[in-house]
Amino acid sequence: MPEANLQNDPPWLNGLNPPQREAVLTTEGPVLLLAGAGTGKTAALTARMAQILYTRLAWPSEILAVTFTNKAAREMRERIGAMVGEAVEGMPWLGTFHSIGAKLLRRHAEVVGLQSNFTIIDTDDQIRLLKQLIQSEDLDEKRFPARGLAALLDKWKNAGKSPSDLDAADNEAYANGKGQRMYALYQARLLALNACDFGDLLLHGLNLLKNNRDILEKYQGQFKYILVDEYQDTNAVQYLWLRLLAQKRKNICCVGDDDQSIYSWRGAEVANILRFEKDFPGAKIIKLEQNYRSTPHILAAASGLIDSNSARLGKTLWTELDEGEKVRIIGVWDGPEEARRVGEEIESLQYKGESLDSIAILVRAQHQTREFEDRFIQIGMNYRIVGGFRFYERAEIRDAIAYLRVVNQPADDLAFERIVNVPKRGIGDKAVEKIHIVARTDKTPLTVAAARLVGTDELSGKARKSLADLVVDIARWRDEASRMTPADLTRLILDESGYTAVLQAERSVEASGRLENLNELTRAMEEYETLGEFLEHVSLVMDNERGDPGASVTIMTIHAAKGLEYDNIFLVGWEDGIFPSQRALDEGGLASLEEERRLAYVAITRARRKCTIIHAANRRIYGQWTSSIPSRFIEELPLEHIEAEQTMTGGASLWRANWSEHSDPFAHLAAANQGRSNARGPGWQRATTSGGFNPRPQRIAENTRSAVSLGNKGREDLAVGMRVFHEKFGYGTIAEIEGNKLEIDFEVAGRKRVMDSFITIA
DNA sequence: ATTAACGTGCTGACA
DNA sequence: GCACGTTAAT
Repeated sequence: MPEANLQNDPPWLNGLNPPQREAVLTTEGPVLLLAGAGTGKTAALTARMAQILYTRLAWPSEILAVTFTNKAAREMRERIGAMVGEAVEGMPWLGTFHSIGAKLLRRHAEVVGLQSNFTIIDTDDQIRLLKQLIQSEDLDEKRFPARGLAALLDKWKNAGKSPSDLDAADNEAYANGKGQRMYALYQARLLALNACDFGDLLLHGLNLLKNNRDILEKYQGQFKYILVDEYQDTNAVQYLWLRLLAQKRKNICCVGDDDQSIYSWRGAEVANILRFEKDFPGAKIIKLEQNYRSTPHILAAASGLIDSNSARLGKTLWTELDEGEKVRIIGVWDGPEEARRVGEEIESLQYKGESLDSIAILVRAQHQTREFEDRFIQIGMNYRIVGGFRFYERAEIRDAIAYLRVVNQPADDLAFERIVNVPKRGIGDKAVEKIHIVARTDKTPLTVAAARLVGTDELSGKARKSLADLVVDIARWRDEASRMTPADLTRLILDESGYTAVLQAERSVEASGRLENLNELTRAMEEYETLGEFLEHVSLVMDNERGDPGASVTIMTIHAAKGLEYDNIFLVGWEDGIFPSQRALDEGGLASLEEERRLAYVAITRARRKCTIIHAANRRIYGQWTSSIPSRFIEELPLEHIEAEQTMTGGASLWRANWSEHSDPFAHLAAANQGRSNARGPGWQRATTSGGFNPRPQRIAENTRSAVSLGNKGREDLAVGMRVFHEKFGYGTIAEIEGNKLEIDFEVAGRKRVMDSFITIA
């Protein structure tokens, strides 16, 4: 309990513990707030803003508050709104790094050679642009793929490097020393298009401040208080940017947790946390360690796991909550069984009165969501997938937006290319190439070049006619844009371009879905006053906040779950190669493995009351069945806080084998489970003799005792006692054959249960 | 010019 | 397994 006099406390301090209070009341000078998972970080942050606003230390427009995701920004805005009232409406500088960067850049665009209505291009546009550049430089796109170059550009921009800042190694990193040239060409092209990529929003922003004293001083003066969320995720540009802005007043409060740093792949440097004290001498460091979210078992399991990491700042989280349940570990036979099992678990939670909204399934990689989606559709369970296919990434939406971009910004060649023949109007590659030639020689945007080309006889009848029509249409739409709302304009364009007509003519389910999406787009546009405003929203705020039809289970990546919490969490696919990911294991070394471990830590700490971890013995990877071993992270969980369940269908036996050195900690469970039929679902029942699975699931009676009884014929060429070889486990001797499943004593790996299709005769 | 049939490589996540 | 890009055919 806070010892301060409660009666004199302003309301926003209510319920805060002493360190939280300190974080709120220390408004002056640099503050580093080390806030563990679930320690009431957001509560402290919002209270701090309330403190600043209510005590009139600053006006809303004098506070700079940055977050990484739109979700976090929105949440902060809402919570401050609830606390302070309308004042938030006037917090113009609360947002993501990118949105604030864009805002800054639009105000001073001319300084970096842009116009203030510049387009923000997304990754797709970026790749297309790079492909063009690679072609025009006569490079082999196979050897030097655009994606690779894009990754490099991203890396450089995150590091705060402009083309002239590259060193020899950077330059060599692409196409034998063409790195710098390609970067410079790309930037020049972007300026010509009056466009920016995501990295530019930060890099231009940094250069803007660095190279223009007056501008820098203006903002240094304006931002009396600076607040940074998820500081452990800042990269070099963001760091430099903040440091410049905070240099004058030094009222900067950075909140972070080194254990939750999971974005080093995009240039985040945990080191930024560690050097905070050096950059801001006299910085006050406050630790939030009381966890209000998870039960002791969950917290202890997570803490035990993260203990394996080196180089931590070290926090000791504690909680006053009741003990609760242990973290459950479940092994299943394969992916489909995993999905089935999670479905069953969720149904039983529902039966106990839990809402679907309190349940989340966290995956390592986006593609893992599919299996659950399939299953949930089959059993009719409501679900929502966060991230993944975003509304604004759908083809029809991108088409519509491309039209709007051309109207908004004549130099937007990328958008023009996208719509020039959509819907089909007989302007093919040949014609487009001619437009390009004109554009190149005249050094004009494609729209202008197209207009010029129409006046010549270069194009044959049909192409010429339809291009002429398009040019006239665009001019007219551009003219209308000032008189109409963006929504009406969009409807007009979709209509007059023939886009809707084509979809209506199609009469397929997909086509009507697309029309529906376009309707939704125009509906979403109603709240925007100007076209520019809407396009900004589209490029920066990519979540699709679509009306949710009632309670539903949430499926998302662990990354997307950071900052969120749920009563019931299912962590699936905990197998080496999936999580930790193969990439982390192959590349990156220890640092990369530790990042995966932090990711696992984030995953577990999302759970309030129940946390269930699942691993499967077999999984389909790139369409190939592969057997897998439980994630090493499972072994790292402290035994006293977990409870393992085995099923006869496979996973657990593999899992247990890992403990063969120790006394088997699950022996009692195995004994207790002996009489129980754990032959869960028909996952393995789909096994065929050839070793593959039938693509279509079949309904087979449940509760069948084992695979043998189903007549799964195994390979005929194998027999007990034979010496065999397995990719993962090496050489061994067959101890038992059960249909297509084998028990094998491996020479190194010990006894394992594997499928015969992975075995070759030694 | 558009479509159909093949082959390739991948799947890491945010703005 | 699938999305994507390239080639072959109408």
